[in-house]
Amino acid sequence: MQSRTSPTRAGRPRSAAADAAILAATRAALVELGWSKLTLGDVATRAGVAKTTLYRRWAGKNELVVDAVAELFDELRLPDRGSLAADIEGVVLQFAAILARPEAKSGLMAVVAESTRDEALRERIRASIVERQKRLVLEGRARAQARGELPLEEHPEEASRTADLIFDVVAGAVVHRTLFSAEPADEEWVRSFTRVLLTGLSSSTP
Amino acid sequence: MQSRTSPTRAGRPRSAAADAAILAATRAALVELGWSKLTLGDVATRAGVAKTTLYRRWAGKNELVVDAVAELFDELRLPDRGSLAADIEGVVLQFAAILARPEAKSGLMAVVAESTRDEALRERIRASIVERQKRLVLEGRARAQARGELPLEEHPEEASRTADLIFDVVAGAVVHRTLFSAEPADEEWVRSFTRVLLTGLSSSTP
DNA sequence: CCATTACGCTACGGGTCGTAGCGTAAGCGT
DNA sequence: ACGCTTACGCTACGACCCGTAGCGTAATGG
Repeated sequence: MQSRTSPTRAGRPRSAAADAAILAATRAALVELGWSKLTLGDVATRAGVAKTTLYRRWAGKNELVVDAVAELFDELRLPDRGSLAADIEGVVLQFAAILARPEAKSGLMAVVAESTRDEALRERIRASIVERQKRLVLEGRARAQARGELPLEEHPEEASRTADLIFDVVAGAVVHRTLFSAEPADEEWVRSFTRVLLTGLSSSTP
Repeated sequence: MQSRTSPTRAGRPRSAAADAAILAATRAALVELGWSKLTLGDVATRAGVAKTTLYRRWAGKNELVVDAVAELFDELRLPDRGSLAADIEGVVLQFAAILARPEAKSGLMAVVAESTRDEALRERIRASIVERQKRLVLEGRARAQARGELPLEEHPEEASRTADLIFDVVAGAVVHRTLFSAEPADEEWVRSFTRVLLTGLSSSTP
């Protein structure tokens, strides 16, 4: 008596190759058409599957694009460059490089916009993108604390809040720079940003 | 021989009341329907004008929503609370309050997403929202320098770059907190954020 | 009063949506 | 090997929205 979501169900299994083809086709369509002109019929054609197959796996455009974009951010790695400042610069540059890609820009912003009116979608984004990359902050902090570059927190609850804050500041700054100000988050900018993040505005000299 | 965009042209003038009604109707529709389900026909009905009138003034949904949302951010004021930290907290809380409104969330993010594939739209956003509110950073910095809380910059070019950076950090953090992390930018969060912004991560104790 | 521009209204072809229905393909258990 | 079950491809469909054309009417300025 296996539940209906049992690991091995009866019947023909879903094609894993189709999943990959659909997500890749979605990203390609995002590059060429952008969010608003992207149609599920077009994605299905690009992926070589029927439109109905697509609807059997995803509830709609929103969910599909979340999954397609989430894969992009899994490339992120925290490099060990010897100092907290250098580590931050490294990971921020990677994040900026991903956000510079057109499929990431248009896709991510659009689904976030939709998520403001769709609780389930918001949770999907949080789980598969935001929360998933928060690991980088935790890793970086632990490494810096081991080096003695950051003070050790005694209260784990406050440590968690601080990590969330850092994530919002770092990711938010890159997003705003790239999309709102529409200027590249290049090495020079990242250096300036890292300096402000570590030493604050009140610090005197460059 | 007046140019065709002369201050007083011949013929019936456009109704200013219609403009206001349309923008208000757009915001109301954003609240009730969100971006994706918002239709121009519906906005026209709400505003009590014909759909064709709407198309005579705006090229499409994108431009309309930019103008409707831009008005929201004109409420922002920089309060004089006596210290840089308090000034920042005050303006960030105002910004957070605006971003908490559903019409701001869904509208702003959606047009930013579209702007990644539309140069003219990007410029419209930059001019009527981003660049327009950068005044707050310049005002705050000048005030803080007068108080001696911030060092005076000698090179105006670098001062400009720093102002842009601050704007990206502040606005980006609030946007990310509100929309990506989907948690409120309340007073406690704003205090923590301001402390990090002013003193940096390396500073020891709260 | 006349030229000019804005407005309201109706109607239209074109496109996308999301689903239903059906025949076929691919694994699983006996 | 055979049936059971589920996935897939294909077609067709009503519903909806888009953006525009056309026309008669309303409101200004000279």
